[in-house]
Amino acid sequence: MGAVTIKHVAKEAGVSLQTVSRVVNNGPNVTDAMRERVRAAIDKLGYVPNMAARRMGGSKSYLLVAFNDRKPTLEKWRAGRGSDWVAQMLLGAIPRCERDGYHLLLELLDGHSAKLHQKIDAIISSLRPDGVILTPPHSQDRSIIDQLEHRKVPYARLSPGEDDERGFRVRMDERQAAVMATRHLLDLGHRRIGFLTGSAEYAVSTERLEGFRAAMADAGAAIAPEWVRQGEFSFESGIASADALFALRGPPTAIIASSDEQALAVLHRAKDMGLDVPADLSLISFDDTPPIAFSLPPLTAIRHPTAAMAERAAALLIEGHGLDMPPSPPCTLPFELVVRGSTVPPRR
Amino acid sequence: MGAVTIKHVAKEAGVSLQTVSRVVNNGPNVTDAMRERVRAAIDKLGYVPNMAARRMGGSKSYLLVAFNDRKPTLEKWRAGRGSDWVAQMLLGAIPRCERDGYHLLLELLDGHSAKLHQKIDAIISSLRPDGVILTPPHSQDRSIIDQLEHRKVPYARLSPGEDDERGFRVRMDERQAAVMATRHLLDLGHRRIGFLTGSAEYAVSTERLEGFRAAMADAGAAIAPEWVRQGEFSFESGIASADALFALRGPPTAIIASSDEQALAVLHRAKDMGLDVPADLSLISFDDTPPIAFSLPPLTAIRHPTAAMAERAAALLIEGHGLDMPPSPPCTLPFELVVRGSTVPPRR
DNA sequence: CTGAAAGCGCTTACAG
DNA sequence: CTGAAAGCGCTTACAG
Repeated sequence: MGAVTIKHVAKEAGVSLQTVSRVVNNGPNVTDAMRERVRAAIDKLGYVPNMAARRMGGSKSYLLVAFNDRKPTLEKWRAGRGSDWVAQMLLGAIPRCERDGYHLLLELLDGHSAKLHQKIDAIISSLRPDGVILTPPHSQDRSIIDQLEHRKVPYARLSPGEDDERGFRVRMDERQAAVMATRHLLDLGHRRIGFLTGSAEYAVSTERLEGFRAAMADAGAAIAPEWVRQGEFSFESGIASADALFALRGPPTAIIASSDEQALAVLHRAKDMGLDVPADLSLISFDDTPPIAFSLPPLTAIRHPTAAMAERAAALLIEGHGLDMPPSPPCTLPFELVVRGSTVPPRR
Repeated sequence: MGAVTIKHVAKEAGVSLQTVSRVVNNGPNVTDAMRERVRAAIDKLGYVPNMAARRMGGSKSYLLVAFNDRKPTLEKWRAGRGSDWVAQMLLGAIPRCERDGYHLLLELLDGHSAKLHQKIDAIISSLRPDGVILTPPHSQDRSIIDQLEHRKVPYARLSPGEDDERGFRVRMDERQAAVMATRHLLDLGHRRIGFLTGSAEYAVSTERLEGFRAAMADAGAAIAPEWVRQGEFSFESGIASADALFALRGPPTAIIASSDEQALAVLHRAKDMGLDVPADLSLISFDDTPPIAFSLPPLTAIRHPTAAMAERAAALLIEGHGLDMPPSPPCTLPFELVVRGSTVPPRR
C-alpha cells in the first residue's frame, strides 16, 4: 500500500508537516538547506500528495472539467464518421493540464434535459473543479454562464457567441474563414455558389453564413435565395441540401459546406448524380476532420484550430485569476484554408 | 457558493450526519419514514456529496483511470488520420461510468520512459482510483501488472497477452478474426495472400499472424516467406510493406493488413502503381476505423469491438470485487467481418 | 434503527 | 524562517 503521507516525510526529514507542505507547494520562507532536506525525504519515500486531502485542506482540486454536448458526441463516436472534435480537444488540453499537474475530466451534458442545471450543479459540488471548459453549443448558453458565475467557477468558452462577453473566450474568426473560402471560389471564377448552413443553435453557423454573404456582396456577386440551404451539421442534412441544390434549374458550380459531414454527403450525392468533383462541382468544407483528407478527391477545407483552442482554454484556466479578471477580449486563434483537389475553375 | 454539506442536510431533516450518510449510500437499517425525510431534505437543499471528503472519509474515489500509450495516441490525434481508438474507448466507458456515478480519467503513459512506474505510482497515490483500465501495449506489461497488484489497485486489461492470467481480461479473438479474414479470401479463390504484421510489442500482432498461418495451412495453401511483412501499425510501415510486396516477381493477389493505416497505405501505393483495388488486388484491413468506410473503394475489414470492450472493462471494475477475485477466464467479445468493396475473386 | 466520536491527509491562518 | 492547532466534509467502527 502506498500509504506514504506527509507525516512520513516530516518524520523522515525531521521537520513539521507544515514545512513539508511549504516545500511541496513551493511556498515562500524556506531555507535552501531545509528545502533540500525535505526534497530528499520526498524522493526517498516517493511521496505524492493525496489530491482528495489536498482539496479538503482548502487548496485547488487540480481538476478541469470539459463539458461536451452529449448527443452529438455519442452519435458521432457511434457512427464512426471520424469527426474527431473531442480527440482534438483532448490533444490540446491534456498535455497542457499535465504540465501543471492538472487532470482533465470529460463530462457529457444533455442540453435538452430539464435536469441540465442540476447535473452541472452536481458536478461542481462533487468535483469542485478549478475550471470548466465550455464547448459549443453550451459555450453560448447564458443560463449555464449565469450558473457558473453564481457558483464562482472560472470557465473558458470555446467558440463563444458574439453577444455575451463574460468569461474567458477562445475562438477562431469563423466569419473571416467563410470570407476566405468564398473568395477562393470567386477567384477561381465561380459566381453561382451554394452554401449549406450549420445547425441554427450554433453561433458559428450564423457567422459563417454572414462571411459568405459579405464576400459575395464585396465581389458584386448576387446570391439567389435558393442557393442558401438552412440545415444541420449532419451527413443526412448534407444529403437533403445536396439534392435540393442539384434539382435547381441553374445549379451552383460550387458549394461551401459548413461541416465535413455535409461535404462528404454532397460528394456522395454528386457521385450518384454522375457529377464529377471537381470538374462539374467545386466543394469546400469546414473543420477538416480526417475523412476529408482521405476522400477522393481530397477536399479543400477550412481547418479548425480545435486543439490550439483547447490548449489555450486550459492555459487560461490554469494561469488565470478566474472570475476576478475583468472581461478580457476574446482570444482569436488562426485558422487555415487547406487547398486540396476539390476546387477548380468552373466549366464555363 | 454551493456550500451545502451533510451538516445542512442533517439539520434540515433533524437527524445526525450519520443517518444522512446512510441514506446517501443506501446503507441498511434506516426506516422508510426516516429515509423519506432525509431524501426530502437532500432534494430541497440540492445536496451532493463532496467527492474529496468522501474519499477522505474512507470510501471509494468513484474514479476510474484509463491508461493509454502516450506517443501513438498523441501522434494519431496530431496526424488526424482518424484512428478513433480512444474515442471508441470513451464511448464505451464513459456512459457505463456515469451510470454508477463514476468518472473516467484518461491518462497518457510513456511506455519508453524510465519514469513509467514512478508516474503510475504518482497517479495512484494522488488520485486513488478505484480501478485502472489498461490498453495495449501496457495491458501486456508484466511490470505494470506487478505494480498494480502490489498497490492493490483493481485493473482490467484490454487485449491482454496470452501468457499472463492476472486481472480482469477483456479481449476479442484476434486469431479467429485473422482466420475469418483469410478464409474470406480463400473462399474467393485467392491463394497468394500477403500479410502485414502489426507492431511486435503488441500481442495482437502475433495472434493475427498465427490465425493467418493456421487458416492457410488448413486450406493447404502454402505461404511464401516473402509474403509476410514484419512491420508496424503505421501508415509509413504500410507503404514500405506494400512496396516490398509489389516488387515481388509473383506478387500476392490479396493482402491482409493488420491496421487500417497500413491498409490505407497499401491502397495509396496500389493506385500509384496503377493497380486497381479490388480488380488487381483484394484488400482486408483490421480495426475498421472511420476512414476505411469512406475510402474508395470502401474496405472490407474486421471490426474491432473497442467500445464494447471498454464498457465491459468499466463494468468489471465497478461491479467487481477487484483483487479478491480469483483469476477469471478472459471475457471475449464478438468481432465482425464487414465485407465491403475491396475483396473480389482474383483475376485468374 | 439511530447517534456521538475519531480520523482520513492535507492546508490555512496564527504563533513564535 | 519554522511549528502547533484547527478544520475541511465525509465515513467507518463503536455505542446504545
